[in-house]
Amino acid sequence: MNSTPETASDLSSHIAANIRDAIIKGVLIVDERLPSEAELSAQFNVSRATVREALKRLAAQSLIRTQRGATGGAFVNRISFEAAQAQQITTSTLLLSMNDVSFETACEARFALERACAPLSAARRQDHHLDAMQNALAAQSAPDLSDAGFCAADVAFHRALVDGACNPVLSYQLAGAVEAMQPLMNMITFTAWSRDAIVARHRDIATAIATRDAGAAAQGLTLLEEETQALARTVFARRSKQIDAAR
Amino acid sequence: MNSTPETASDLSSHIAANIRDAIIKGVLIVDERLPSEAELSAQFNVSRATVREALKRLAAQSLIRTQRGATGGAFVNRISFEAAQAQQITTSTLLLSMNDVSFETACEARFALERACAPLSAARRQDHHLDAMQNALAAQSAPDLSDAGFCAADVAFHRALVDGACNPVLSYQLAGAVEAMQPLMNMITFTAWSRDAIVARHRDIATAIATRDAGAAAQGLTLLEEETQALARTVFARRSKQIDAAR
DNA sequence: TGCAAAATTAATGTCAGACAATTAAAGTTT
DNA sequence: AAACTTTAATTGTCTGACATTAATTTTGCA
Repeated sequence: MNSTPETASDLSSHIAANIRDAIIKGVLIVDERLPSEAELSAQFNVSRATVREALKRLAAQSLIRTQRGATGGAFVNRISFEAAQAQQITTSTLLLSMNDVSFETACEARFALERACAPLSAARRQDHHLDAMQNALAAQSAPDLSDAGFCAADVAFHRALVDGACNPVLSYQLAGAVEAMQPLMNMITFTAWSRDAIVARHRDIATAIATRDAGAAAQGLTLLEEETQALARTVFARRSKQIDAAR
Repeated sequence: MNSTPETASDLSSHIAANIRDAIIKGVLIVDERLPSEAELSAQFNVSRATVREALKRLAAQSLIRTQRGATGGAFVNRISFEAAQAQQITTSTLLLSMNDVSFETACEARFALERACAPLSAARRQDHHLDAMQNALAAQSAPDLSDAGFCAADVAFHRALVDGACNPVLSYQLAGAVEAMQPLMNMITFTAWSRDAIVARHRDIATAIATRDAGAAAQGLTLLEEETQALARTVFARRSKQIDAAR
């Protein structure tokens, strides 16, 4: 029910939690203006500085926006899919990088979720989704592309696949899973051979989506997952062997 | 690459973005202590109040934690799955409630994602996952349960199903999708008949997971989705008819 | 009268300095 | 050696001031 435990004893987090709950419960509705900082400090019986710290906390979560000037103030923000996605990506990325989640686990999650999108994407994809996939494929096939560039194009391909489902909630949820993998993928050095293999799988998947063949798309993703996992295993094994040799 | 556009012209968001990027890029590592507020205010050439607002922004995203006292300060926080989940749930919930996402769209996304977990859950679920599902089932079968209670038990059931996949990344990603549906589900009044139907589907799914039958679990979820969607349609249709009649 | 410029006003943004509260570490006493 | 006291560093909070912004009102002039 309550958003964050927020057992902290400082006043500003307490006030932030208070206002946040009001927004979540619908007591404060979208675009409604909050009382001014001076009024809030009177209401909560704290200084304006403390109120401001609370408001900044809420602003950091995109729950409110502030406007200066005579008719300004803090307003309840309508969270956009875009803003929510950006936040989700940041959080997911840090979550993976800070908690030494294994490549295997993250990869499994990502492909499981993508397979969930495949049938919907095959059914509903528009031409521009196909175009985006083809563009990503073309980018990945460029001969002198850096590993980071290859991964970026990979993300673009998979996001197009997900967006093809034409379900904004799905796109939002998947954004974190797909984007957060990028730093992990960047740890891999892609040989020309492995790039070709990945691009070939991508081509199969793109064709399956284009021909609205849900089964083939799902199968293509499964194969791609297996190859990616195998590739990661060999890369990491080789690397740890080098470390062993060095000591 | 950059977490949030953060085009805002105020100093505190600028400073927050600066530190945030340092954390994301790994310049500041987990548990590292940031300079004190006084030092930061000197570095950025702003007042301590402004630095504090920036730090509160970061704290709101669980990027840092603060400690008082002699050896205190602000420390880079290791984001826990728990904290990340809580944030994701808040964001997802608000996103759905503020952007009048249709029940159909949200429901579709949720079940698509859950079906992605089903095979893994069937393969890996432990006994305690089965127990949790059975407990949720028992709760849902209680005769004098409120609609809200029914929905809460529903969430518990589905989270147990997801957790059965034994993939923390998957659990984290799904938490938002499952929990954020609850307010939408709460808009539905469940008749005794519809409750029975849902519980029956749940029972099938639980059995499928218990017997490690991935196909049956996925099919059970598909049936449950269809019934849930049909139920929502009738409820909303009846409600709008009442509104028509009232005017 | 009509309109542009100026003043007013209400709000957030920033600053400076002070004090309170907390906590670890150093010092002191028994 | 152990218990207590002091000290120092740091965050938390308060106060009051001024800067900046932007809508509104007033004023002045054509």
